[in-house]
Amino acid sequence: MTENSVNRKIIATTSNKRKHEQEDKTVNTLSKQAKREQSISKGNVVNKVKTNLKIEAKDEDGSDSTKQEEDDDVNGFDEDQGENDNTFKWWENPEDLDGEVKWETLEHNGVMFPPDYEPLPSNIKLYYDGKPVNLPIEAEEVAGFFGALLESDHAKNPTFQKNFFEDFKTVLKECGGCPDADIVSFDKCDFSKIFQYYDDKREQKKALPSHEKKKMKEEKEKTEEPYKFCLLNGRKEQVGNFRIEPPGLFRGRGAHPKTGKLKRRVNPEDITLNLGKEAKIPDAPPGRKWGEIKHDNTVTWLAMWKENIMGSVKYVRFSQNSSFKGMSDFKKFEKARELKKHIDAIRKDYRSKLKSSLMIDRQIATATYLIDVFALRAGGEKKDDEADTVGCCSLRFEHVFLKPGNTVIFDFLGKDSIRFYQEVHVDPQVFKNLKIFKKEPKRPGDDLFDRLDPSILNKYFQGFMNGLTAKVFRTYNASKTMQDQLDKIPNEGTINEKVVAFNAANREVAILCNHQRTVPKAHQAGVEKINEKIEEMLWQKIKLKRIMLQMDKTVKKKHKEFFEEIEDLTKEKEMEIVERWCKKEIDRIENKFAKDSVKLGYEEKSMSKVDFKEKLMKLKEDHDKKLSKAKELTKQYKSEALKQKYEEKSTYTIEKLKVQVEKLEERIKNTNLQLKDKEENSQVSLGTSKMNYIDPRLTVMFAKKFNVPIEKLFTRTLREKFAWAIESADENWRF
DNA sequence: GAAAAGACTTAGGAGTTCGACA
DNA sequence: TGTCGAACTCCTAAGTCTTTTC
Repeated sequence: MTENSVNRKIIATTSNKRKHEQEDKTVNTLSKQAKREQSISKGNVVNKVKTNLKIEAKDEDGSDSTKQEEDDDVNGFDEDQGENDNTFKWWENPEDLDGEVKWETLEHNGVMFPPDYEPLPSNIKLYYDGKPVNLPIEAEEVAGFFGALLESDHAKNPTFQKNFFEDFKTVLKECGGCPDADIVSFDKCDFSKIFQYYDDKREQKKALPSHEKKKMKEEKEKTEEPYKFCLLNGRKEQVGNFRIEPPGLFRGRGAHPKTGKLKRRVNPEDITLNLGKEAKIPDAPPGRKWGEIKHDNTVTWLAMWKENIMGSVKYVRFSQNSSFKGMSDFKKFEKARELKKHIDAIRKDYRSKLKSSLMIDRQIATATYLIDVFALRAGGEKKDDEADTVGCCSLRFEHVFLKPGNTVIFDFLGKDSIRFYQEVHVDPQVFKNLKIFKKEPKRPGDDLFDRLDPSILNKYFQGFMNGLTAKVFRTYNASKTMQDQLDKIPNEGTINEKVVAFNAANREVAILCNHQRTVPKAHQAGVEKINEKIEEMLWQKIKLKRIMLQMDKTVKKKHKEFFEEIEDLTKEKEMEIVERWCKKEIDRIENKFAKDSVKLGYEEKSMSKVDFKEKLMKLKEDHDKKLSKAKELTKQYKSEALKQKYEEKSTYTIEKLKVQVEKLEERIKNTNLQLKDKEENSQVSLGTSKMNYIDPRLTVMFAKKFNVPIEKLFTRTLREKFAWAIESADENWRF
């Protein structure tokens, strides 16, 4: 029996017992808040389907089953799937995972189209050569796409500008040209009025009162509801991207040659729907029709269209928490676990082949080493109209530098044009091989692995294990690294400390997989701000201790260590902190006043003049009061710092002050932890590995074993995506 | 057998919401 | 209670791998 089937059997035989135990376990792992979320989300699903998914399913005898469906919902939904629980627990019967046919019946309401273009007000125009011009509406829309992005990095990219302008001119030509000017030069176009218009709109939306925002959100949800769910084999499932992508400018990453090109509007005629043969075909928007209707039950998409930039196909699929995605994840991680049994043999084989007399074998062995040790991607061939990025098989001469001492520097752009830069020590034979692969007549621009492509490599892998491909190595090594890191964590400390330790393990995996993010623009400023905050908290703490001594000098003798740090804060440093604190406080008050004034300005039209005047007066009064209070405090703190004598409030007691000091100490500790996390995570993105590479059962195991609520480790979305793991792994589970 | 098409996963950034803190 | 930054979700580009076509 394979480990895989053992695992399945364990899941199946324990599932009933687990049903009864689940509630107790849930108490341990889910907080009240998370449970509330769960029940709300389940309730919503039932309600939404009851009221909105008005799909008329026909039974085999042709009768209308909609009523029965509704009755089922009312009665608690799908009783065969567990009492009061509408979740389809496919993981309790994971045998039916494979097979050509993916579903028996599939019903859905089609897709949701973006709103039609809303023309600009008549006073907002593109300026050409200094003069406002009237554009045909189709061209105005395209100019608007660019105008809205004017302040972004994209709009400053010459390729983006060039591609946009070419497509803009094409659209102009298609609709008869501009009546006021012959638009031929990008440099003569001034989009600033258009930018200002969209920017104001954004600001106005942001400044809307919260009840307005809530109302808008509710309306949006109402229109989306019919598309959010579908019926798969009679069961409700959530649809993922049911909103058709709106038109806009293509935002290719890195140096993409097509970045900035016009992404055209997708029409119903462009869309192919995939439904069950018996399912009702949803109505196309009035006066329109669908491109094609398919009944292909060997695939899992609900709709597709061809996009005009790269000519590739876009699909509407099931959401991440659907049974399809869950099963697929489960299979992926089981495949990676299967690799455990073969990895020793594979490593032995490729190590021996590193010295093979056949060039192809040497290249296969060396590439496998890089994929296994440095978690490189396979690296398929790219076309000229794509960004120049590489993976293992497509590495070129210039991406690999060899240094004495078997040291190799890899420097290339990987997926999404993310730089992979690593200086590493490699196996001496790998070093020799790389030297051979770079030997003359090869020169920059030439492939390092000139005999290889991913399909050759994957064929080699499949000789060891069915279904083994290059990407399985990444999943295997990521999850294996996580397991090893988690094994090192001692089961002690606070929940926060355990979470920090978990994140550190997660970070190791993210670094292995080279999951980066651009350092946020405000990162350095943020770090400085936190450091200032820590200084201010230390100042407050020392002040409190000094007050304690003012009140009772004898306490110092009893708690010598406790008071040691009060000497650390010099008069000069204290003055510096006080001045900074006071300046920030005054800035804060002034900023708030400015913001509130703008907000009131937006509301002016909706109130009487008297009301407006009254509100403005009140705002000014509040502001003046706060400002004078802040100025008084400034005076007080400065005088305290100068005299090194602090105001004692009548409510102070030694005990109360001690409690305040302890609270500050706790906050300083937490802020220091936060700073450490911020620094270490500034360039590393933990989410991608957590979502795609780390077997979620490892996280569940950690949560249960270390008594950390699962919602500290998985967001709501991840808890839904990995429901199967939360229910099937216990504290002893191992990858 | 190579290239193209098709179907799926993986990925970072933009936009939105949440929660800590003053 | 309001503000601001962090956390989270959404969006869609960019990969991998399989299947189909020529």
